[in-house]
Amino acid sequence: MLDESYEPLAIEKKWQENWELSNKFLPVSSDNKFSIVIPPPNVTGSLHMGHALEHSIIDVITRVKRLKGYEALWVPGTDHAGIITQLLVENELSENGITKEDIGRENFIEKVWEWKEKSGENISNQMRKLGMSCDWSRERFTMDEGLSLAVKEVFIKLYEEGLVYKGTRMVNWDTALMSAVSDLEVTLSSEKGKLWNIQYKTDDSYLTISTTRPETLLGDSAVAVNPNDERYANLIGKTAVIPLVNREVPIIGDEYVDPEFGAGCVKITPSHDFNDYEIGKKHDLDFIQCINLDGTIMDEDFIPKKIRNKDRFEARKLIIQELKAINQLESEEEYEIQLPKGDRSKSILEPMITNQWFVATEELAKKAISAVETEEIKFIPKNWEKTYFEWMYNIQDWCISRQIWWGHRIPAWYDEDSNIYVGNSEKEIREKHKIPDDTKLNQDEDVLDTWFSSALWPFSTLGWPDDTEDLNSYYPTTLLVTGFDIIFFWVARMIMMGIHFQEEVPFKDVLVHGLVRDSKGRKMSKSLNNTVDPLELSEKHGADALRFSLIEKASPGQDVPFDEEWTIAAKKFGNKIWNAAKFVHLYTEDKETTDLNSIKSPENKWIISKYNDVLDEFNNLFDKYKISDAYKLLYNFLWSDLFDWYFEFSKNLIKDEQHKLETMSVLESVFLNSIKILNPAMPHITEEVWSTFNDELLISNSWPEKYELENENLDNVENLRVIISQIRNFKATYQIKNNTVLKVYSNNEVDDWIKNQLEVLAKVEIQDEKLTDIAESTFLHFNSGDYDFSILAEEYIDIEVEVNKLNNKSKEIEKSVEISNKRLNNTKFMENAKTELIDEEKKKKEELELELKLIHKTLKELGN
RNA sequence: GGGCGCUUAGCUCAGUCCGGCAGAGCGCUUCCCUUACAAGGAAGAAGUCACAGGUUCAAAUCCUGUAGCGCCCA
Repeated sequence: MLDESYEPLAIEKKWQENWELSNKFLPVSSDNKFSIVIPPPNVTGSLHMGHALEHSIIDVITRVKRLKGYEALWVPGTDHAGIITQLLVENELSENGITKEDIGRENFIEKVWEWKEKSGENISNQMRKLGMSCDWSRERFTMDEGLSLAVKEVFIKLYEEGLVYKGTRMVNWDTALMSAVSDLEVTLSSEKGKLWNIQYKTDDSYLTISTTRPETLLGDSAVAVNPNDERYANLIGKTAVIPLVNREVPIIGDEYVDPEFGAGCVKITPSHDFNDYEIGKKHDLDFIQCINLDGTIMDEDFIPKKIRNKDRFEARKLIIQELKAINQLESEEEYEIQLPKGDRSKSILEPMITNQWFVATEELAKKAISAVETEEIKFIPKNWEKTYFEWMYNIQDWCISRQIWWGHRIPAWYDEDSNIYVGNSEKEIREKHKIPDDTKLNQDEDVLDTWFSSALWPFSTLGWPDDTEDLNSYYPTTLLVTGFDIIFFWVARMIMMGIHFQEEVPFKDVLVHGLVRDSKGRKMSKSLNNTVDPLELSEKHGADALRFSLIEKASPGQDVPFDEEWTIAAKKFGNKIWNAAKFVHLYTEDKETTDLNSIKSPENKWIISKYNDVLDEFNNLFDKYKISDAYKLLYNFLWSDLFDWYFEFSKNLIKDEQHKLETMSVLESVFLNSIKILNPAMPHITEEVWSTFNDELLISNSWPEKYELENENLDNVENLRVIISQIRNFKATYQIKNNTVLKVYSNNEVDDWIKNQLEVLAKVEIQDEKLTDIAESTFLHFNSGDYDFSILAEEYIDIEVEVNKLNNKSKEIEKSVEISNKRLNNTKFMENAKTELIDEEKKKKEELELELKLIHKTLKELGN
């Protein structure tokens, strides 16, 4: 039996342990497969609301598929988050005054692994607390042996195919991390800066160039103007002298220069600016580096001594001072600049020409584009395809090398002549290339971008490069659930790698969810102090409540402005379920099994028919990934149709020996089948409730089927509901005490069941006398469909108020009738509209007119 | 500059693909501790569907444009 009150925490822990220990999250063999991989959270993280949303969506889908008899697999895991994890461990070391260089690469990696063993389980444990039904036995980590093998294999193959190459390019360089970062890991931040106008000497006078980064003039190798700019046309081909370094450089013409920017004349620094880099290559300019990898100015003879070794921003100040001193700073103005910052370090990035590894993406992207074009992969909602295409059509080669220690070390070795050998190990390379032992080989110091390993996730987690059973059974995966913010980072790259290495897409559907925001729609951030901790919420209100509140609110692709009120409301829903279960137990004691296919009473047929409709519609919505709509539908069915209406009906039916048995069966059956549908969203409470009715676990049960029910008209129950509401409304309007029993007359014969329900639920007493027997009185009517009940008006009401009310209502109905008439008299409507629509319109009009007639009759009887 | 999204009840959002009298939850008002549930029940009020045109018998929904807000890419 169930406890008196609903206490989520105790039951949640119990079932989480039970499910996991009894291996309920493992796939159970079936011809229908459903597989999904988790977007791996980073191993240093802790669960935030975005995860809670994403995981709730994944879990509800996985659990539904499991109940529907699919062989359902959800693979969990984390990624190694190269940069963040390295920084984290470095910081721990630095508390003891140790740097990673002090202990060396191998020992440092050892430390990181120690940290991982100690704290890397954080996210997984948090997921368990929210009841996520992942197959923990298949949990993966991107640095695992198997996944590392996959990374190596992919790198080597791509290299052999010429799709991975090493090249000297301009990349985004993080001077704090001392590493390259990918284009995608750059955030442009708009900030207040300055625009300096500096005079460069030409043959006979001075030329004003505008720049936001004066310190880079040390590396200038040209000055550029727009060739169409008449002001400067005559200067092209001449030279200018860079101040402070006194270098004579050409003045070139290039369309790239915006004549509107500053003075319309810019300096070109090919070694420290992306645009200038392109111009430098185009015009064959000198590439002069003036900034070190750590962001300090180089210690070179051509640079004024004062400025050498200074930080780039310190150098900027000095250069401005110097320019002022020699009178070549014309002016400075306020200017809004776009600063590129590293996503991880938040430091200002420096474009830097370095030697890096790249993935050539063009070829890979082509197939990945076509997979989405042909709808082999579908985005939901569909419009995210555009974002995907937009990026894929303009894709750049992907810089995958990182100058850090924690990650997959690049499997490339160099001999003393800088020849590159790529392979699984030094030994293998020596054998393959017949390199003698006395030739020294050094492995590349760099590691691969974390996203490189994440891109392999859908197949590396299933055991590839081994030809495993899992890979054969579960690849391609069915679905990917993820946020739109990583479509570029991750989804696109998985598609490219999946197609290339498995010759099959990694997943068929991509369900894109929005961002969880605060209740005012602002992004959650630590600086705004508006973050919500899902674990805290779950401890306060229960994991079921948190899950349900997120699922209920998340429409595909839409942001979710979260409010704790929702979770509180969802907990109340859990409480309602709890009490409903108690009710069902109370009313179904001594139940005997009945054949549910031969139900007789209309109320029972009605709830079964409603249930069937809800199940159909739920399945329909769910298949379209309208999960939130599906659960809202179930919520309303449970609370309103089942608990409010049917439970009340059933009380009366059970009192009657004739209907008792069938009603007990219907009550229990419909309740338990509804609980099944709710289970994937609120697994714990439904399992607990289920366990008080059944010995077998709900999680291993199966998805409900529709009841067999002859297709018959159940309008009479609906009409009964309308009449009950009308009478309750009447009582409320005239403030007649609820327990006052109204005397009600009917002109027609009333079925016993109607009489019974109406008398109890509306607190009335149906009189044996017929209306016609009581002449000369004023009546009020309650009517719906074929039913027409009346009361003696003067016994209960203020006639004037009622007349007003009826007049207003009559006007409203007249308006509706008018609209109907207009339509039905409109020949074009009659010609164009579907016949069903016309019939519907006619029926509606008839009903309205009948109602109107009754109102007029009542008004007449009331003396108007 | 290019692209995408949003604007519907006091609040948060469905509904728009595929046109047919405007929906939900929360909040609000009134009444009720009636034997599952006051974490509850009953009843109720509440909307120029951002704006302006157009198409149509019929537009929140389709088309064109405008405004405000937000996001992504350069």
